[in-house]
Amino acid sequence: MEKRLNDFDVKDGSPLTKMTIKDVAREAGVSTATISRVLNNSGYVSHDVKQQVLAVIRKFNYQPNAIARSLKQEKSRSIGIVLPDMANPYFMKIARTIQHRCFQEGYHLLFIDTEENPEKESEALDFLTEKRIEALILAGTGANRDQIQTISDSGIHVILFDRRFSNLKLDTVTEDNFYAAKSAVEYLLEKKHERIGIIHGPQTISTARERRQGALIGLEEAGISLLPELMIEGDYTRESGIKAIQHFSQLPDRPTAIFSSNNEMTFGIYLGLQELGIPLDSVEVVSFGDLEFSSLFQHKLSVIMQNPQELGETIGDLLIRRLNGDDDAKENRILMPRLVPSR
Amino acid sequence: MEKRLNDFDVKDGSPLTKMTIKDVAREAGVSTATISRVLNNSGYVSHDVKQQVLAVIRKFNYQPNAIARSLKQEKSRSIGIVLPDMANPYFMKIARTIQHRCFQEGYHLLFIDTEENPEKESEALDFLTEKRIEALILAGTGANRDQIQTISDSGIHVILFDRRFSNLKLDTVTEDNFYAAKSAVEYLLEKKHERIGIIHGPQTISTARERRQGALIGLEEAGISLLPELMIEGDYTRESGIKAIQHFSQLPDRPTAIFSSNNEMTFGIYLGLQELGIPLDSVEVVSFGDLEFSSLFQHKLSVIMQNPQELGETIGDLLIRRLNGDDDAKENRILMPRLVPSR
DNA sequence: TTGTAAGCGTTATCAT
DNA sequence: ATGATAACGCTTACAA
Repeated sequence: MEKRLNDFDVKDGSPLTKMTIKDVAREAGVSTATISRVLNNSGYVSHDVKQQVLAVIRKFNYQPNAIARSLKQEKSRSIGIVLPDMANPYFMKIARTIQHRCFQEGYHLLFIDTEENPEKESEALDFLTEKRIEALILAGTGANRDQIQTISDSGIHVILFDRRFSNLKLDTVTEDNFYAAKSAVEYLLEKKHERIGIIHGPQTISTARERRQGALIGLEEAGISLLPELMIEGDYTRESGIKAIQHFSQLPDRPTAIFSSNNEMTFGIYLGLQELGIPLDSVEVVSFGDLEFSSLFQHKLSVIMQNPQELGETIGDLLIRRLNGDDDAKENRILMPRLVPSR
Repeated sequence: MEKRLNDFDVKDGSPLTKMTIKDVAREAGVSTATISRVLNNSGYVSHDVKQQVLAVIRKFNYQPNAIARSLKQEKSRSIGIVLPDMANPYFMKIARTIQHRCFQEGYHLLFIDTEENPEKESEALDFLTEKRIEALILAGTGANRDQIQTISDSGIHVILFDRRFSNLKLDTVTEDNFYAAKSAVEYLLEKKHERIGIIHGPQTISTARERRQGALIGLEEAGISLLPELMIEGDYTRESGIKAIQHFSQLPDRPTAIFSSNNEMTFGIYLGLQELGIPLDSVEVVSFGDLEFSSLFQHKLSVIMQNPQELGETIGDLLIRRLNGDDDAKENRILMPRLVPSR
């Protein structure tokens, strides 16, 4: 069972077989401890020996095995990030910013896309804890509350973003959905709209609840009583925006303005109008979320611009602080989106 | 140095301290080997013992340490995916599909966003090989050719997607950029355009080269000689689309149609037109890439629809085959995008 | 059917 | 300043 340790393709420094620290030690004529010291710049090692070791490392293109390192140090240097849609630019702009920060700091991200599916989310969380992630960044489906709290209790840093749980003592970074939605409705009221349609999202998701609530309070404070037929629940998808428009268009008295709880549904609104042959600017829309194309529109579309970049930076900062041992009370950062009126 | 092994918070099955297989073994009154057998459904283990072990596992909420497992089995079960922009829906639609497939098969993805930066890409590759990824999925910057070949030679499965290297014996999954670009130009010629502007991308990137070449050959075969002032090199960003329009608009004889090599630049085209107060439909455009909003346009915008979903599935299939030991010749899959004419 | 123990590639403690 | 060696938490011959 003698393993041949000397089995490397030496020419031009590219091993076809993975080398270990033992091999490097033997080649350099020193012990593995010394190699480790050189690798980690730790402890004492004489200049000459260090150069010699570095030469061997370069010659054989040796790369330390991060898995072994993780096991020994009991640090995976990996972060789990779980979100509902990996193709959604809003989430991915956030994720991108976090990824850059993590990479700088020597961490890597394990991504999981739950597709808003709670069971998949639960599986994902198990999967990630087995990988011994050091932190979890989560935009959740709204389910798996206990599982998430347990993860936090077990010492893994948890940061909820975009969506949160009420009464859970966890770090959260979100946007002020309630206030932004309320302002949006007030904006429409200022423009003298009286029949305002509301398309809100799935009430399992905190953002959808908060936005709905904000819109309702906005109306209420203006003394306007909400007509049930003007409020419709979608599921944050394009299709549900189309359906909402089909519904509104059949009303004897159509809304002159619409508040939409997210960008996908707003896209659906316009697709629906187009399908029905209704002019796109026959209704004034205020929508949550960045619609990239909105700047090209002539339509009366106002947008509640969220700020994924800032969200990402805030999460990144908090994350790194937590990983570096900051053990202060859980934080609750709430960023303020801004309304960009139609032109 | 006696380590206390029995230090778990037993109530309601949520340990605050990570349990190891040894602890489970002790609790269940069996050896670690037996636990391992239960965990992996391998070897023999009697029904009763198995139930007993499973009970302990559930009771303490034991989760095996995937890192230790990886080290022992010399299998990381991780896949590196490196791409130029994590917020680009085209790439992320591909990535999402791959992620789903990998998760099903028990692999996880390590994402790195290079921002088209070759040095960052190179660092990323080192980082990932230290993590002992079993495969690398790469949409490259065009640089680091040797490093990538070395990775492949070292036994890590490499799949290039979207962008490729000529003369490198690696699996690739791409789209037929040349042919699609050629067809696009032919489409414009059929519509009797004679002055066709071309905005192409950075020639370090294979897709940009192929698209440029396709467009040129399209013109050439129609006997049209290209005017230098009608061809401009962008860098695949929105800004470079704006610049291109500024350039074209200053020409005494403006192009009546434009071929654009990617969607971001096309977005820039429209932003540029808008800035200059030129009607958006004063020029006919054919663009590579999915512009989500294009269906809402009245403008004469035709789109070469790429198929990220199919790309993702193709990559996923190939990946899993490779991971399962398929060692056949490297493959070169080329998918065909389709032209969706303006309405 | 079960247990013992070596070993995966590191790091870190303790000698020297 | 350097080396031996015992872990880290698992899997897997091999023994029993």
